[in-house]
Amino acid sequence: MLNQIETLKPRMRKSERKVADCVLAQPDTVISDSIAALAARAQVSEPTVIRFCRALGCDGYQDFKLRLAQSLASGVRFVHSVVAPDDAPRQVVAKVFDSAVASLLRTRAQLDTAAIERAIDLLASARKIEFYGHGASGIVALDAQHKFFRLAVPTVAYIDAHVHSMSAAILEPGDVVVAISHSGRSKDLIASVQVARAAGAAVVAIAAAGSPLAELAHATISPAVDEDTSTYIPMSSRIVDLVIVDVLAIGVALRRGPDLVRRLEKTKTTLMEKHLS
Amino acid sequence: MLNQIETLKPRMRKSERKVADCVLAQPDTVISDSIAALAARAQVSEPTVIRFCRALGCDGYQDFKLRLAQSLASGVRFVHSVVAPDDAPRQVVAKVFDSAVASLLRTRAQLDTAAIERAIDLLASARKIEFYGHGASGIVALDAQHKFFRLAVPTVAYIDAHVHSMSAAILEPGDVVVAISHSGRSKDLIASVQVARAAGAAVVAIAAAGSPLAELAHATISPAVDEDTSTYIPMSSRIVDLVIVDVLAIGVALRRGPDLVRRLEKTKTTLMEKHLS
DNA sequence: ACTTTTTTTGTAGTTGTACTACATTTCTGC
DNA sequence: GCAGAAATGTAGTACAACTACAAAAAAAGT
Repeated sequence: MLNQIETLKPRMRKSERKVADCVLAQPDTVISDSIAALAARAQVSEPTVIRFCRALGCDGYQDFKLRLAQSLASGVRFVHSVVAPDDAPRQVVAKVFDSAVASLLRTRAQLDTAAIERAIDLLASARKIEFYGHGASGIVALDAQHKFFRLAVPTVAYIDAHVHSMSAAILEPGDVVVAISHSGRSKDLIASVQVARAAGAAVVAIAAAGSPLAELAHATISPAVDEDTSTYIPMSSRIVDLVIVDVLAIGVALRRGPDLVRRLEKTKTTLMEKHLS
Repeated sequence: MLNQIETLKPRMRKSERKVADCVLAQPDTVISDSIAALAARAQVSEPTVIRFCRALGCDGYQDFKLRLAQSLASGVRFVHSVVAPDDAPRQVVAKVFDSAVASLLRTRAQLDTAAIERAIDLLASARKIEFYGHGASGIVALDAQHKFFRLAVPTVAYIDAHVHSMSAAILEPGDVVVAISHSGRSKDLIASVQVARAAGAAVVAIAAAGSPLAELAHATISPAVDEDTSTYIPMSSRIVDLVIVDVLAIGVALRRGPDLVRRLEKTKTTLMEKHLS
């Protein structure tokens, strides 16, 4: 939220910017202020404050205050959440954790529950599940495989374009492909998904909304991540993807019912032997 | 906040309890409701709603809404955050995300900054970095490798006990092993770490505090995760591990300075070619 | 350089919301 | 069953949020 204000500030008019400065200077104070109080502090008129709220995409002042309060509560305080070269380790920790938390909360707020439900339906009744992804999304695919195979579903993960294109060709109706690509624009992935669809398989995408991959899928789940494609490495994105996979896995697990729980217990005890007491 | 309402509910009067039920049932809706709307839904009069707010120690309805909004944003919203078999998809989403966020915030609060700094020191000056982990932690190891190799450091990840025990034997002083095990009790991993230490390599552990693995390492970073070893699959644990790896990677990147940033830009443009416009 | 048009900002007024004082109802103890 | 106390609702008030409009400032055109 504070980031958003910072971002939109240059596009604002002079007097609205005064309001923005006031909010950024002492966000905590603002959430208990009335319009009049904030207007006085920013030395502008009351409607200007309202216009400022509207410029941020809020319904009005109340809505603005609510959103601000929420964003402050999550501890995500840094206006520039991008790490700077001269940050102390303590700050780096805070910023990285905060940006992960912020991405998660944002995604939770705007996640398409209907799509989740559709995806769970498909996965729960799948004969076989294949996860495709490259690079960072490849890790997510591996993680998903690791989670789903415990649910006693035949599952594989492919992170190689040639391999998944071949595998996609021999899919059959009843099989499900989960295609993971943060941008949703990976050429190789899209090609394999098209092959999979032609073979009659269902497709679940974890990809940016409106992307080519999203359009191709029977159910698309889109993580909400910052636009600032950071100079460093995509990070929060994978975290969100992983949690989405968690949701799907648990959703499927719940469908499978109690006998699955028993089976999970069994894998757990087997694992114990690999550990020290 | 919701917990507080739950706690205070028995001490409330009958009609105030109706309001409490309404708030607990759909907290999200309430934050955008007016007094009149909430009163109508709870089938009580408007002053009753205000009395309800006062009973919770709030100044009034606005204050109540603000606090509620904050507590909802900060994560752990469900009184029992463990997923139940009869949860609706919407609830599953909320609970899974919430538990991830809660784990992250908890870890951020109690992370050992000194250990982080020591780990970054070791990694930044490493000649070669090897990541070891099994199962879910194996995914974390792969992810770490994927992140660190972009920092132009010779890096590998091993998720096989035989392989990493062999590799550990041929390490030299100046090399760094990052051992990832959530419990910190994996026999195979501990064995390889001992071999690595004998060979003169430095060891960074991402493991539970006080565990055997933690004792063996030069720097140990411990995630804070729920004790409730869920019936289902370990989930939040990996998320926290991944974010810790993010912190380490960024810490190292910052040490490396601006020439690294240029190199990262290069990998980015190369990747573009694999994508659709 | 002056006028016209557009944009930006403030003023005054309206609506609706939160809150208060008081009346009515409901419960409890004698 | 009645008196007192507690709880709930009704009616009214004050104030906050928002709107319509007008004045001022800036931008564009002549």
